[in-house]
Amino acid sequence: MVAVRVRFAPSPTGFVHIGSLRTALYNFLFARQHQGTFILRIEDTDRTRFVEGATENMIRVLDWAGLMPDEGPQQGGPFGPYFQSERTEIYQRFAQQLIEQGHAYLAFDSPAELEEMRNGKLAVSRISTRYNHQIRQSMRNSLAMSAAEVEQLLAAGEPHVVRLKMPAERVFNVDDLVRGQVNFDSREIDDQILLKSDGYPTYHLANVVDDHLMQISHVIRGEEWLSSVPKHLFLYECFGWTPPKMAHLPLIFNPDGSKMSKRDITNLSELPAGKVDPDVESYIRAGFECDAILNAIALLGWNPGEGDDQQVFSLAELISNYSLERVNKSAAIFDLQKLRWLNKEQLKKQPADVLLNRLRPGLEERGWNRKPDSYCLAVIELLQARLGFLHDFFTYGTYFFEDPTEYDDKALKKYWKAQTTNLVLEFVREIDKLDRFFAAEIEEVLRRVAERHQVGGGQIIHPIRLAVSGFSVGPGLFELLELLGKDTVVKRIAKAVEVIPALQQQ
RNA sequence: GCCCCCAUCGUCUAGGGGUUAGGACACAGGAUUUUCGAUCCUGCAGCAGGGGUUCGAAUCCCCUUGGGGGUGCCA
Repeated sequence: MVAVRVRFAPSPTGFVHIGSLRTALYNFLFARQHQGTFILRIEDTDRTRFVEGATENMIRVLDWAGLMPDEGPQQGGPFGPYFQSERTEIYQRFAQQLIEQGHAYLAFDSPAELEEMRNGKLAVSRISTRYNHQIRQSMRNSLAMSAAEVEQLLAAGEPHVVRLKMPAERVFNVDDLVRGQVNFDSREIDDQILLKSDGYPTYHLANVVDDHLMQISHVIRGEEWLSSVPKHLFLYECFGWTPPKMAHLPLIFNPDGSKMSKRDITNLSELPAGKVDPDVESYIRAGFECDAILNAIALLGWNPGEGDDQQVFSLAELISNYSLERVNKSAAIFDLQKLRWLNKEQLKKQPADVLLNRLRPGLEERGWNRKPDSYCLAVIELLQARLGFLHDFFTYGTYFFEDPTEYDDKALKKYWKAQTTNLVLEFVREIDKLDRFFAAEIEEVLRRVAERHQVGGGQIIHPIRLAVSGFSVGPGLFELLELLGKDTVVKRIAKAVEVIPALQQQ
């Protein structure tokens, strides 16, 4: 059996697209699963689209996601360099070979001439707007011109490209791992440029050459590449190489079915209707858990299968459960709601001490680190199930570290009635006498006071919650009071009793 | 235009000749006489349309429709 070697081959054109990350993930999972090698190759052959720092961006995101390449620009490897821009002589050599074999030719057509051809101004082009077998004889290339003419243009330094001479009557067939048999008629395919006039290769040449040289066993990439498969297949054939297995992944779209575009988005919290941010780093910045993002995109086009309803996966679980055979064919829509839910679920799975360590910088920043770890851990345990994001800790949990400075307006109106002050004061007097300030004892006191006054527990519970936390929602009241401690509770209630009736006058 | 791909609840999907078409998110309702942004329970909601094949089709075939990709000296 052939060793599994897969590559993630992004073009460094700026930000990291959510779809790119999924492609990287699927490649990574496949590699890990087959004890294979995961390779990062930077496809930076378009100098006009070069973006400073884009590669570093890419590497940083992969690193953050835990999708570390086994071979790549950073870690090196036996098949480097892993930047295509550093491999131009290799591509030129193979392009030359193709020319010598008669599978490729030189073309001198200017952009304007190509434009004219596509606009159908040339007689022949009424048949086709492609640069193909029907039209190449009427263009300015080494197939249509005499050797002398070509020599002359070359000597004059005329800019030219190398084109693949696509056969006229052929059917190319691929057995795609996700799509099954797909056929392409070579007549529909143009004479692809392999080498641009600046000497750099196009994707097609570089891709085929590198995949072969780097001994890639499986090409797992987005569906946008499916149409170029016949060109690639023909190249493999010309070189006499065995093509790798191929798998074309379904695309990921906006909720409205449009392409996810960075242009649509300014802010993750104010998304235009039907749009979603394609930039992975926006989600990182918003505080989404790495596991949640990977989990969410893993499920976009893949599922564990019949009889398996698991939704929440760690990266390790993805590795053991994933299979390329279970990747589906239809495009998926990115669902922010599900990401949010997964984020919560992933947060719930984390041990409290792990979260505490992640929270430390924020605790220090706020001076909340005066509290002992045991206290912080207890707060985390109380809050954990309610956190949408880890950073919610600093808003939902403020009152565990600071006295409330304001009280929720709606709760204030809803829960603080005329007789509340008396009930609350009586409750304070009673708990003040407690020697053991634990949830059970506190509850006992509260129930007693409520019974004495013939009111439901809620009549006291809600006002107390409001008084000590300022919020109307939160963890169970008695655990909360226990953790806060008697002194703090008594102090806060005393203050609330002073402040709240006054607030209500307003 | 041409080529290619795709089509099950709003969304992600299971199911691939006989199922009350299953699950998850979201949404709605209920429970928790202690809140909800927690938890549990229930509900809502789907095989794009039309033809075939078959005793029987969501499932196989064809057409239509819809969506998407490609058609670049972009990747």
